[in-house]
Amino acid sequence: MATESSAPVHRKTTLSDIAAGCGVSRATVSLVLRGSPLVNQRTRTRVEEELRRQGYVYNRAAANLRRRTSSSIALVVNELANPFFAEFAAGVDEALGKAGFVTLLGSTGESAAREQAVLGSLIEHGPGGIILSPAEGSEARDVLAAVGAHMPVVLFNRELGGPARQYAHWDRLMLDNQPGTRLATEHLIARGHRRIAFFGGHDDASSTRERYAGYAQAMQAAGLPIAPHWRVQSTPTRMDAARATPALFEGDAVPTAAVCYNDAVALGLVLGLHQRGLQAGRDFAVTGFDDIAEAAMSVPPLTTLSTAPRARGRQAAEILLARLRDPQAPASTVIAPVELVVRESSCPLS
Amino acid sequence: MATESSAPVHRKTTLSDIAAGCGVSRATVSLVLRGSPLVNQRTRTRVEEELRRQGYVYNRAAANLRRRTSSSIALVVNELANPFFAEFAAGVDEALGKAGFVTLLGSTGESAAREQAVLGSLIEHGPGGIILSPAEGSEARDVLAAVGAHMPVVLFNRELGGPARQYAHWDRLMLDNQPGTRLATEHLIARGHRRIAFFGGHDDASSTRERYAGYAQAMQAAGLPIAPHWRVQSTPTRMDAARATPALFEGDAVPTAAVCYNDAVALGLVLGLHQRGLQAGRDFAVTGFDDIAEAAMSVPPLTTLSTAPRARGRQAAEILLARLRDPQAPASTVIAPVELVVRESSCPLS
DNA sequence: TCCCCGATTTAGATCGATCTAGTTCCTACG
DNA sequence: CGTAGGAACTAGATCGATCTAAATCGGGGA
Repeated sequence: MATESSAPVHRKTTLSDIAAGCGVSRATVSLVLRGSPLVNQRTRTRVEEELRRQGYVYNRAAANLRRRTSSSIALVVNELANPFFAEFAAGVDEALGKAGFVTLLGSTGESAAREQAVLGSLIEHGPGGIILSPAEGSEARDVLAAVGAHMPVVLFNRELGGPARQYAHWDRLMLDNQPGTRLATEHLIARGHRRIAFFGGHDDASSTRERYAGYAQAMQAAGLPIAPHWRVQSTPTRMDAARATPALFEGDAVPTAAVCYNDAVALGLVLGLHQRGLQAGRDFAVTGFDDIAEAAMSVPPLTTLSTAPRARGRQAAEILLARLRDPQAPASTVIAPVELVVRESSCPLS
Repeated sequence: MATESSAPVHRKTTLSDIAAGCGVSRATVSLVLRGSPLVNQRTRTRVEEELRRQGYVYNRAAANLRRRTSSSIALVVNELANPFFAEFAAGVDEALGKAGFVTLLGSTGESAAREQAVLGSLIEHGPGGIILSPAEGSEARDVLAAVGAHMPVVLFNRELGGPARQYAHWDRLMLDNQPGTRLATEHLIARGHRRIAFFGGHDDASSTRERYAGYAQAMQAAGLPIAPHWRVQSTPTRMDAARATPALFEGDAVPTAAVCYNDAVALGLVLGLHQRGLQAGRDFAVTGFDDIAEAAMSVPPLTTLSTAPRARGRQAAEILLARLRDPQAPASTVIAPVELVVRESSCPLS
């Protein structure tokens, strides 16, 4: 509620100061500020000079209050330290800034509870809309309760838990997960691999389930069986993926390749393999998902599915801006295509 | 000025709605919201029920207007896609969120002109203060003009151009640059290297000059000469560093090791070496600066100077919050220590 | 009975902008 | 000369909260 702290603000010059300073009314100054054609050219220049002289700074909050509008958008991501989300955020901020909006940042750390708290706090600042990449296990009902039924929302990357119709009016920007991993799996099969694992991520996120489905589909289409221990789960971070690597080698049918949940996981696997004396791209084939900047630069360069996270960020912002322009438009679902980028990590079976 | 776009906001329930809904005055509801001890327990519970019933959302902007306070802080970084800044931003947001502030994001892309525009736009949203990591070539005079003399500012990572006394009242959080690279250089010397380069960064950033100075100091102390072509400049990104790598090998006294401006540059150098058939950590020693998450995970793991960017973010936020609590306190300069983390990339001279 | 007191509650002004509904001042025209 | 019409400007209400100053109420003491 109203219990949070806040900072005192130095007395700033206001519309009234300007008005008094050059002998016109507040209303006139306001018209000048907004470039209205109703003011006389001579008055306009007089006011503009005074604005400069007094170093006037527009108070957007006051204007928004009166106009019942907002000039900010809340961006809630799982973890800014993940390059995929960092690039996404950079794209969002770029597009929003261009449109005159400012980005309110929030970060959930993949916790649904923190997501609730963060949403609650951001909402009080009155954003015009929200771009949300849901935390694992985030429920539609809770998010809906936190943001209200009328807040424009763009869901990115994942669906929420719970009945879909509750939030069917929200726009969504999803990645082409299933066809993506299918493509990657087919690529590995074409390179001669038969025992292929699916590595990383947790099955309670919709994106993980979809990516697994694409993998399973390709395996089935090729008539290849999937051994149970070829599905290794992990938190989608490099660290945890490196830690989980040994699980791949515990059964007898040892895989020769792995389709990974994302690039962070793939890079962790590269490291985990290295620790076992295996070199990714020579002894073991690896594919990722996202094509973060690092993927092209790592050793070996990573075969992955390009999602162009920065472009996705811009796109999410555009979708939200379009929604603000036309609140009545039917909800859109955009599925961003992904593209297989073949680099050295997906070596042929030797 | 007032020319930017904005979004319509759905009619929300206000203090007055609550007051009308349970037969008390607006003032009483306001007191309840802020947990004042002045209201009777029975009225309090009645009001709280009504708040819940109507799904009331506190309008912080309106409160801030009346109270002349702010509950947001602007964070302006060079490039969110750089993991160093992404982690820094995550730390800032974490600490600010804990204190009940929200983060307004801005990104300059290392351009002083964009920095001006971004600051201008953020300022209009009335942040209580600014955390600024200046773009290369950013001038004190311009920043001062954009944010005004009374805005609390924390400078991070770099100094501004122009006379220091103009902005002597701002707090600063700097890294211990010179001792850091000195340490790294001494480490390489101890491992037997004599021909050591300083790689990456542009000399017009204060942080670059300081890091170079630390390197030069260590070289001189060891009685080692520095060949001119051992100083290779580049944009502090991986891509550009990889591109600049060949310049190291153009003279006759080819270096056997390099102290890099930061981790991004170091990882770029690792890649550049790889493209020449050289393996960092075996054929050529490399050190970085920052210790981004990737440094421990790369191949080879990177010897670097740990700056704990996330902790630095939290710290920058704390410094700003302290300033807001006591605007009269003398300006502080905090120099965060850095620590040499030895990993495999800084191999002994073979 | 009257006044004072503490505990509660509230009317109305206020923050800095915008918006509505005018007003003022010209010039032109019947 | 009266007035219609347009250009330029403005008084005052308003957005949703907070704050000040004062009102209300019930009980206790003189």
